Amino acid sequence: MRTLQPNRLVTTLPMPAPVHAPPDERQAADPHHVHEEPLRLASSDPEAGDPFRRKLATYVELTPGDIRELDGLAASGRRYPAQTPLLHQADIPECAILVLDGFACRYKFLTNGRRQITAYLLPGDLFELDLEFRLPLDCAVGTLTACRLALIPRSEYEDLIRRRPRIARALQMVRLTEAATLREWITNLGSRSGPERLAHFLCEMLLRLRATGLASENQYSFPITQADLADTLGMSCVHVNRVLQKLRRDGLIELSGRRLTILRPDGLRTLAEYDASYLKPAATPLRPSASDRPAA
Amino acid sequence: MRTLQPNRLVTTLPMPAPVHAPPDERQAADPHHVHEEPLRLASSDPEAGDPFRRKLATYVELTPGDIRELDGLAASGRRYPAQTPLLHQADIPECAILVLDGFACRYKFLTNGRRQITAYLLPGDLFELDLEFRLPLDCAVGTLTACRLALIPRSEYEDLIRRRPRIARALQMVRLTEAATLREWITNLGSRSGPERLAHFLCEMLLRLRATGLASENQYSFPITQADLADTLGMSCVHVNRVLQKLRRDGLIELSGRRLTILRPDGLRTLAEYDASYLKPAATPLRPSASDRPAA
DNA sequence: CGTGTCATTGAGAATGTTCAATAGGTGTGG
DNA sequence: CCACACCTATTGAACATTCTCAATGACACG
Repeated sequence: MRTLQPNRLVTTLPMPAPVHAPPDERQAADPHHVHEEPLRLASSDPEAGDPFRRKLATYVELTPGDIRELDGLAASGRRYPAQTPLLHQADIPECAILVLDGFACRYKFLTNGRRQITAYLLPGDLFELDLEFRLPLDCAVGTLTACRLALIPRSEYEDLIRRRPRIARALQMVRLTEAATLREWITNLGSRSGPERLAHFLCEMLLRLRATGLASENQYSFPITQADLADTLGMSCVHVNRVLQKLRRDGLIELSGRRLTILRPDGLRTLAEYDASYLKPAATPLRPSASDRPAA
Repeated sequence: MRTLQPNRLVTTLPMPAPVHAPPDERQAADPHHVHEEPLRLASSDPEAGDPFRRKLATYVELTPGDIRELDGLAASGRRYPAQTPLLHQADIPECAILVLDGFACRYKFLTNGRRQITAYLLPGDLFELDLEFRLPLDCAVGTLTACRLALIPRSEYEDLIRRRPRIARALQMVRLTEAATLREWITNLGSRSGPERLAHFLCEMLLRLRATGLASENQYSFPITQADLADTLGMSCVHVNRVLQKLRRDGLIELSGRRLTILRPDGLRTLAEYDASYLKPAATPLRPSASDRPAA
């Protein structure tokens, strides 16, 4: 039996009401947590303007009109404290969620109290998948750290997709990358030992954060709790702690003050057998053309 | 360290040349294995006509024209022996693969010799995902048992999608279901003990096979090797064996002669905490209408 | 300075792996 | 029909990994 000691979140996350629409109260409700974290992330890199635009631009060549629309989305961000549930399992979401700042995630609870995180939503990531089909969610969505999020109503989102073929195409490729990432996680959880697993996760985070300018060469802000890491990697948080120490002892990483430095990048990659190709599909970008309509 | 004893497949699978186009030689190359297995599966259920059509019909209402097209695809099946690699990791596939009979899978190898299966392709399942974007595959594809497969050239497949909006829509929902299944597997690998994990897998197989008429109420043909199960569930095959025995000892299942019987379905479901909602999205089927074009 | 959260440590127990051997079943060739 | 080869399933025993429980530090906040 694998009845892990219930982590902090087990009691925190499921209790508050889920957020279906932008809850203005939240901003006032829990102000102490909210003000530092996101700013720290954003200010850590001068280029971090709009991570979503940056990310899509790696897949397709965006037109000025596309960019204007994307910037419009990013303008409407709201702040949420850490560990806030946003959508519950089986909800039928009425809006897409764009992460502007901070870390969010998809997760599931089991009745034994265990939680499994199935995906990280980093700045520039969009939660939207089943929107068009109005399917009940197969997992919950919530913040890990304090976040700035843009909630995009369904109609507005669908409209965007219709008007902006390039963006729609980029989002399809994002979906493919996400599916590939899920398979990579399955491999990680099923076939790698504790240290390898953690190393793999840290490598993935580095590359994903770098793609939006939120990580420098070998360093990034890492505000993830060991308990969250445990729920990510399928281990107890005691074991996460020990594995972290092993990586430190081996001189692979340094982790202090919510900041991770990878000291020996290829050492870590080798340990993890990390092959990043699943993250960067050899995109065949569409070139801007006359058929592109101007912004509405 | 998790350097499992290399299963049989480690040496078998990577060696033969990958199959990019229908290899007629295969049919003659290994005839002994090929002739029984698929027939046994097919004949086990009178309604098993075209599992692909059956599956899509659970998502949308198909028109007679749609059905004719789908039946056309299924007609062109070819046989492949068990444990045949079809596509290698990093390949850019030139055809979709429709499973008509037998079990295939997606998998990855690690350099330590371990293999992780990331998805099962059962009769009625289609491998196609990255086709449109011509991305290198993030994992390999191969048969587990002897299979009958239809290889659909890229152009023909894209044509089908264009001409058949209902089919295209159904396939999008299939993709959503597949993504949900990946997340479920992550949860399974990360958060469940051996017996729970296996139980969950067996429950999923039951429902998926039932959806295409290949399982009766609580029984199905189960031609999977314990070594394959090990690569699926992230455990050693010795442990798979012991966990299987435990489920048998607890009177939950009976497994003999490649046939699995679930003796206490709710016992198994409870153990696995199995919630099948990820497999059956509350579809909103399109009704056939005048806008539907007749078959070409 | 008390409270709460997160990180760290120790020690015993459970789960899962490895290695190695044995058993069962099936098809092949004589 | 039997002996053999091969593949799969099963078993035992030693070992490794990981978990649980419980206690202790470290640090931030009011």
